[in-house]
Amino acid sequence: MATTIQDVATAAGVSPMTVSNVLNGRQSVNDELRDRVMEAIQRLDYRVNVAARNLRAGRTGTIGLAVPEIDRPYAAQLASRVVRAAAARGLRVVVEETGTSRGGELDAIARSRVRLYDGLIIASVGLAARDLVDVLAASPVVMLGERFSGSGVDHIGLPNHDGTASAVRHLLERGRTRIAIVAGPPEPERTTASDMPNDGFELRMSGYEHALREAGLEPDPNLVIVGDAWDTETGLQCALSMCDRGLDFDAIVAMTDSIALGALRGLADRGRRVPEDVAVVGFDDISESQYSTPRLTTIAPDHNEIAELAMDLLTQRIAGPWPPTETVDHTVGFRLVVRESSG
Amino acid sequence: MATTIQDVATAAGVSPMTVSNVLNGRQSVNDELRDRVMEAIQRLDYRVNVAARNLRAGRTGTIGLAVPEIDRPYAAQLASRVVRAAAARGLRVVVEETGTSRGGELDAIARSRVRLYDGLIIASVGLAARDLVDVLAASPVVMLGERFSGSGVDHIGLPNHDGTASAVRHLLERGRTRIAIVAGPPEPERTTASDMPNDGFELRMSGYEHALREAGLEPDPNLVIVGDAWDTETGLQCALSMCDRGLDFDAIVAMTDSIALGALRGLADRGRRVPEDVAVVGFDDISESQYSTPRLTTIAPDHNEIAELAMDLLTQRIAGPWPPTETVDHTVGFRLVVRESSG
DNA sequence: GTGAAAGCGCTAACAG
DNA sequence: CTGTTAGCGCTTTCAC
Repeated sequence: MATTIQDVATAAGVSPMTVSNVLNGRQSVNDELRDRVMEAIQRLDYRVNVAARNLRAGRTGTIGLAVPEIDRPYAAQLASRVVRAAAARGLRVVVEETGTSRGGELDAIARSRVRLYDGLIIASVGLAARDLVDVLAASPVVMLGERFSGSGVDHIGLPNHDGTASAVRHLLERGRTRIAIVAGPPEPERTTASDMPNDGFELRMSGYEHALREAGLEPDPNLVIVGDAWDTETGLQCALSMCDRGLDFDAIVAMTDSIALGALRGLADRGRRVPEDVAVVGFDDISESQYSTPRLTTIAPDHNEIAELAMDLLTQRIAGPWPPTETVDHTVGFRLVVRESSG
Repeated sequence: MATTIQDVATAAGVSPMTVSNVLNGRQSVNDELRDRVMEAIQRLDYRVNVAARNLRAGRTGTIGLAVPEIDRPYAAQLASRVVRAAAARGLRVVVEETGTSRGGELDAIARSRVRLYDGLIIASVGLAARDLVDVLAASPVVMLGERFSGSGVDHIGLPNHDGTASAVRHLLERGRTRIAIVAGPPEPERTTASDMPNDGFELRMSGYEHALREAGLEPDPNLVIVGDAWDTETGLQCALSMCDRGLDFDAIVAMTDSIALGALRGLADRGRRVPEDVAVVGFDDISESQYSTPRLTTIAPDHNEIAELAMDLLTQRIAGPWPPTETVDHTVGFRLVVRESSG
């Protein structure tokens, strides 16, 4: 059996309370007693039982991070930043994979409701409006992604519209006019009844169209390529198909860097030179984009801002009332990082 | 205040024990009572308090996974597999970043000792022999990586020696003779006093030398390039420096895919064609290697075997006595995946 | 400055 | 089949 605070107390000839006080440095304890306690702790190799402390405190010291798939570079790099931001606040992070499904996301929320986590950061792609009630009934939640912008829950968004618009303007400045956009599948269900775009897909698409029209160009539906996933393979397949169909294009805006990297590969397979024949711009600035051949021009959202703000918000919500009386809806900043792929 | 099992019991007019039995389906409960209990659970929106259950059970249902840096592709892909393997067994995974340091690894072990985790999977690069006592004093641990092969703790290793040897043989078959090897820094301290290589660096190096000698070639110290990290940037810098120094080489074996991808980038920067001028082989088969330009030939260890075996071992250790009476030391299999970078 | 009592929410063990 | 008792290990009262 593991040694308890009681064992230490007996060994040191004091009460459990005194040991507790020594451990937590709460009340000032007589020096001699403290020494006796410390000695006993050492000698018995005592370790606090965190489960018991948690039960008492009503908190777990753990937060959940729910991402679609942890092995995607974007998710992995987000997880890394969240783990660090949490560690800086004395919290641990359980990584949940939702498998890009509403069900997986609801499971994560359920685990949060079961007080497994003090709070949850969820990069949602599948939740719908009717799930909001579950979200708010759970322990504190901060939403990433775009589905819940302005829905009465704390939300940190990416510069979807402005980022893509910026990418398109950059390509137009470089003299490209036949600019295609490559994406994964749109999200299944709208979260609001309004006509305002409210997911990453639609927002990025609208930024693309906006920047074209602004330059006096009418978006060409043929230049909108929608694949069936959000991974590198999708980018590759889309690029191959664009070439093989004889589509006329001189630039690609990819909705994610992973798709862009696949597109680079596909273009190379078809002998198209980047950037001479086709310029390519991605979105995310995952670290791999610095090392591709050619190096990838991309929209770089402020990743640290995302992680830090999410953790700040979450710790605030954990400390305060839930549901919160007032929610935050913030869109992080971005930079256009010009590298080789756009000339 | 959240509703407790007691509240449910009162509402349903039964004892807490009956509620518990209903919840866990342990003992058969009278249908009518069960219905009343279920109804009360629904009505009060009752959720079990996992902290309390954990305290009672003496387990947390959570394991730790300690990796050097989660945002490296290799770690992210390992984490993904472990999270899935754990989920299949009803366990959650806390991801710990050790920051490639012995201190970070000891912290993870300390948290395991504090019963935060039922067990720990640790991809160690920094622990030394003197830390073994801490490892064994903690809750169940399975070690990945090479430092603790045959050290009285469960260990799953990569096919370091044979993998690299296989890479070299492949290059020799392709007619290459000036085969360089590019690596990050060796690990700081030996875990055993013996002369047997016992870390990834040394094992992969010995496989390289072995295959060369086997073919009647004497390893050339000039062809051993040791960078100062294990990331893509290192591979890039090493390749640049090899070219700039006028080193004579016609192939590179990189100790990891990340390094290989950086080397591809560096070679492109210096106008060396791959594979015509220089053939490149990596190690790990991270998914990015399928999409690089050129696509990367690599040694592909059986990643699923690693995750599944680690989880199997860990759950076994959690259920059984600790420290274990007999330990497992297993090296997973591998395949040579030939792609464009080696011709 | 220190200790005794009580209880966080749950469930094993036993009694009924 | 159901309820009572007791206690997991810790910490918040509130005496002393």
